[in-house]
Amino acid sequence: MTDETPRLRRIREVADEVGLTTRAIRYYEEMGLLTPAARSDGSQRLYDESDIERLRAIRGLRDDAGFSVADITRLLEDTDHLARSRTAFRQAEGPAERLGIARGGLARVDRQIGLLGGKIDRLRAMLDDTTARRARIVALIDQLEAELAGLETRAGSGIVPA
Amino acid sequence: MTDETPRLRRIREVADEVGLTTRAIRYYEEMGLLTPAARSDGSQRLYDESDIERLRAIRGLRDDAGFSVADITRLLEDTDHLARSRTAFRQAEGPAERLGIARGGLARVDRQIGLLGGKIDRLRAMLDDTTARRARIVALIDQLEAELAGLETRAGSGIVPA
DNA sequence: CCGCACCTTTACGTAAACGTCAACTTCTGG
DNA sequence: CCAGAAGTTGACGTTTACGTAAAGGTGCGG
Repeated sequence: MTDETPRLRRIREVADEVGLTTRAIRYYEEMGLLTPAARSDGSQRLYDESDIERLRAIRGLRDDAGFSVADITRLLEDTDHLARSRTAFRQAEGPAERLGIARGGLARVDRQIGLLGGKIDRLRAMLDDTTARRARIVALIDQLEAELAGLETRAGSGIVPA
Repeated sequence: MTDETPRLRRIREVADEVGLTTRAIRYYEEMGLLTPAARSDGSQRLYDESDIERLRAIRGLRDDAGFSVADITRLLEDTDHLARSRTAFRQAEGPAERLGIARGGLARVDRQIGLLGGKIDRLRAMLDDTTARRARIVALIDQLEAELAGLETRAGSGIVPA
């Protein structure tokens, strides 16, 4: 046997590790974003490693990308569909059927890429603007420093090298 | 005189041009994000070109970057501070004072750059993941197409060139 | 088998970001 | 000068994304 000790964790531990509140995790479950790998005999939620990765992804999409939970739901649905596709894929009868599944997956991934790419492009445009402004300020500072150096040299005024 | 015809617009026109609702614009005003350039004799809001640019920026920060209005407030406060700095700058007595103002501006711009850059980096990481997945799918498709071509050639089966 | 921390569901509370009347006032073309 | 379109200030409604309190079950070291 492959040495499997799945290491299931309860919600609190998961929340601390991922950086979410337990409430948020339950909320995401309510919204259909994930289902814990298992439940204990009582009915406590038990999460495995893939659940944790998924939660990390959710957190990233929320905090970094600023996507709404609705957006995230759609993005993950695509990913999930892809995962299920892989299963269906292995059981598909012939190459023709497999090709169809793969092409569907491609379309979904392309949609994700489009969304992310667009967001990045627009952010980069903003960043470029800001960077240009920065350059102008730096130029200004250089000029002022030169001006000051000139004045001080000529006046021999006291410079305190802080 | 320089031929100034400021061309002030009312809220509806502005909303349509920028892609926001009139309510949203009034809301941003309520939140202190902008003040219309003027008011008519009655008390209708009148916006000039710089207001429109500002609203465009706000929309970009909201839609593209996913920043909250609170975040945007802070970012624009920085920009505003910078603008006021320019005025103060022109009236500053000497180069030393000017240098101080410019350096303050630099710090603020750098903060903005940091925020935007961080967001872009994390988005790019996600995009890279997705792109890698896409590549794997494309490879799979190629393989399947080759497989299918082989089968069809050998069987001489009917291909319908849709 | 007991206490205590942790978990469960249920349900109401809330801040943010607007949407949507309502009751007027203001412009503007004819 | 007057009708209809557009604007103004309230003020309450709505959705999203959780927070928080209530009223119990669960799990485990001692």
